Amino acid sequence: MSEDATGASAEAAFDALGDPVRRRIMELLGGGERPAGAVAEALGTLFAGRGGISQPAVSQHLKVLREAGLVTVRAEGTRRFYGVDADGLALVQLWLERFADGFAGPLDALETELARGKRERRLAERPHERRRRGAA
Amino acid sequence: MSEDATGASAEAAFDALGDPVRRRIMELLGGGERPAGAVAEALGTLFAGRGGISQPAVSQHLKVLREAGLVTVRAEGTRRFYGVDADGLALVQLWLERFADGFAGPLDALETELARGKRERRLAERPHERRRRGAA
DNA sequence: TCCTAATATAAGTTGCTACTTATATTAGGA
DNA sequence: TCCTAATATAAGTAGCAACTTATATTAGGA
Repeated sequence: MSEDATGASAEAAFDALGDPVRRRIMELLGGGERPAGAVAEALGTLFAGRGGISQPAVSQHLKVLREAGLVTVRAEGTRRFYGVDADGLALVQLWLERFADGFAGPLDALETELARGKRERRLAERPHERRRRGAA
Repeated sequence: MSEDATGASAEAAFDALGDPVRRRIMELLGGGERPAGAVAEALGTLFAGRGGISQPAVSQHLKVLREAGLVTVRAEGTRRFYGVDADGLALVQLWLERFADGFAGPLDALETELARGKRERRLAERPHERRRRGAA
């Protein structure tokens, strides 16, 4: 399957981008890296009309985007800076390009290439992972 | 508002593409125009594992795709031929291109990854090179 | 060491949406 | 005209996913 350990795939990316709140998050991060708290605050005002949005809700959205490979995280002190992950967006772009001309069929091989590169990178530098007691 | 009379917008397009069944429909139609019945039949077998899918269900999905501007319809007798609407896909492309500013765009990222993957593989195939495999 | 700030997770609720079956519509053939 | 084929719509249901509040985790400062 064209998927790496993060679960990144065109499927996951489209599923994640299917939610309007998450699209707003992506647009925010498109303006540059931001700590989770800033994202939550921005969305709070942005969606003030619809009753606002809580910090946990935003945290959960960020998790979905993370697992879809659409954003990156960088820990700095107690803050976590989120940014756009071009790799995830590339998977979407790739899916769209299949419609450009004759439609060549599944491009699983290419998606595998993306996943591979990402895996290698993760092994090199792992961004501060939260661990639960007794977790291996 | 960047919206035409059909209600087409990047928002509607992403919402529509957020569903895996609809993505399969798009991929099918990418192979060329098909009457609704053929789409329903193809999906029936494709999702046979998950209990199949009914004709009304497919008809409803086609409606969503239509309203999102992602497919076109052409009536011929009692049949309705559905095809990919490039305009709807263009709206998605457009949204993605907003992220191309500042850092390397999706396409550049992809090409970088492809190059990297090939390099990694070359190294892996060298008999004397020791590489750790699949630590995940 | 205790307190606070920043974020993530747990657990439970609810509304939306993708489904179902049943029926309406429409075109063409006998 | 009546019948059938192809598709769309109606109406109702069930499951999931996006929310909520409450709490846990972790880093850093006083």
